[in-house]
Amino acid sequence: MLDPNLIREKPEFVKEGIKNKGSDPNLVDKFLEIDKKRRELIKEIDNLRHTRKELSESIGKKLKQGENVDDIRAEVRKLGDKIDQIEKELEGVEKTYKDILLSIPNLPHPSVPVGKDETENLVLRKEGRIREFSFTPKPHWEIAEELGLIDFKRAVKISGSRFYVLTGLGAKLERALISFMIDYHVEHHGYKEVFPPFLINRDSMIGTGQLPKFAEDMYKIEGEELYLDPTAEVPVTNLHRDEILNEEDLPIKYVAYTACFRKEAGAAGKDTRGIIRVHQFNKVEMVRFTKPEDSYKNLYELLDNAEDILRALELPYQIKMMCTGDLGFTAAMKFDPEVYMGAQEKYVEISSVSNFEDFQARRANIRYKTKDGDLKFVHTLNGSGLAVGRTMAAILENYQNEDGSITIPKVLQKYMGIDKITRK
RNA sequence: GGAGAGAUGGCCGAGUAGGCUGAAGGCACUCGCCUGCUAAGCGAGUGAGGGGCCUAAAACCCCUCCGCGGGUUCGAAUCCCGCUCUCUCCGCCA
Repeated sequence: MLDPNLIREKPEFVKEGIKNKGSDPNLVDKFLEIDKKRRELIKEIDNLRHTRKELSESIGKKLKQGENVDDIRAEVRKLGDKIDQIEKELEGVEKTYKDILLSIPNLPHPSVPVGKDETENLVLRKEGRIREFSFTPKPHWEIAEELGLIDFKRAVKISGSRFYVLTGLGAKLERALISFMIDYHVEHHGYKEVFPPFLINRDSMIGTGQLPKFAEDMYKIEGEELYLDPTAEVPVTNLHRDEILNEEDLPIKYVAYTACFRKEAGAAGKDTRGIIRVHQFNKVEMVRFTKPEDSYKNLYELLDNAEDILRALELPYQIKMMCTGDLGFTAAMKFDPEVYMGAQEKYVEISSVSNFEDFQARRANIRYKTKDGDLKFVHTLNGSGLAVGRTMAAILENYQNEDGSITIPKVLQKYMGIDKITRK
C-alpha cells in the first residue's frame, strides 16, 4: 500500500512509477476522485455527529431539571436518520477507496532500470566456475531416477502432475539441504530460526500483498478462510502484523523453512520435466524488518547471505537485477540469483531477494517507535536462501560423474554422512 | 466435539439500575527535583486512527476507537443478538 498522502501530493510521480511497472496509471485518478468524495463525506458526518452529541447531552441535563425534552428528542432522532444515511454512503466509498489503494503496486526505486518485462532484466555478474564435462551430462530428472532419488510416476498416482516423491538418499539430501541452509544463516548471519504454520488466514495474505490481487495463484482450504502457504515470506512477515517494534531491536532477522504451495496457473507447458516448476516445494527464507534508512544496506546483506549458500555449495550462478516491469506487485527493488544447471546449460532462478520498503508494512501495519517517540512504518525485506528443490537439481546436474554417481558437496557431507551417491 | 469463564490503553487492572470515562488505580517509560553512588522519594508528562485548519510542521478544533459485527436508545465500555479468539474442565487424538 502506498502512502495516500504521496498519491495526493505527487500524482504524476506516482503515475510514472506505476506505468513503469506495467500497471494502469489511471488508478491514480480513480483514487484521487474517490479520495475527495471520501473526505467530503467524513467532514459532513463529523459535523452532524458533533451536533447530535451536544443535543444529546443537553437532553440529559434537561431531564435532570425535569424539563420537557420531546421536541429535542424528535429533532435528534431526525439527525440520527440523516447520519445513518450518509454513513451508508460512506461505507461504499470506503470500500472502493480501500480496494483501489490495495490494488496499486509498489513504486520502483528510482535506480531500478526501466524495462517492460523479464527480457530487459540486467545480468549484473556471473560467479563461480562452470564445469567442463568430459562426457555428456544428464539432466537432473534422469540422474535422479537412475539413482532412485526421485519417483515421478508414483507422485502422479498419489497427487498429480507437477508433484514428485523423494525417496531414499534423495529424501535425505533434501533434509540435509534444509538443515544446512538454516544452520548456516543462524550461525554465520545472525538470523533467528522460525517454524511457522503452513495454513494462513486472509488478513496475513493481504498484509504481504498476495491478496486480493493474486488469489488464483494460491490453494485455498475449502469452506475456510485459510490458504496454503505460498512462501515463508507470508507467515514470517506477518509475525509482527499490527505490532509496534522497538527501534533498538531493528533490524530483526528471521530464517524459516516452509513447504511452499503454488498453483502455477498460466505456466502450462513450462518446465514440465524435473523438479523445477512444481506445486509443492521446500524453501528456506530469510526475512528482515529494518529502519527505513537502513533498508538498502540490508538488501545487499540479504543478497550476500543468499550468495553465501551458493558459494558454500560451490555452485556457479549469476545475479540478475530485475527491471521495473519484472519487479512484481510488491517490490521496490529485486535481485534474482540464478544457479547454473550443468546439463541443461542454462541459468535457473534459485532465489529472489527483495526490498518492499514500507509497502507491506503499511498493509500489515508494522511500525516501530523511534527514540523521539514517533511511530514510523518499518521496511520489510526478504530473500530465499535458497529454494531447496532447485538446489538439489543443480547439485545433481553439476556434481554428476561419468559413472552415474553424484559427489556430495563438501559442506553437505557431514549432514549426509557420505561423500558420494552411487548406483546400487 | 461438549460444558463453563473471559476479552478494557505498552502491561496489570477498576468501571454495568446507559449520560463530560479515552476511560480510576498500579506498573513501565520520559523530563525535572532530591540524594556520596545505587535504591527509595517528590513533581510533571505519556494511546491510536481519521478529518479540518495550514505553503508545511507544531499548536489548535472536531469525529471515531473499551475483541469484531449488528440491534435497542435522544445517548452504549455499560442493555440485547450473532461471530471470533483466549482460558478451565470433559471427550478424542499425532
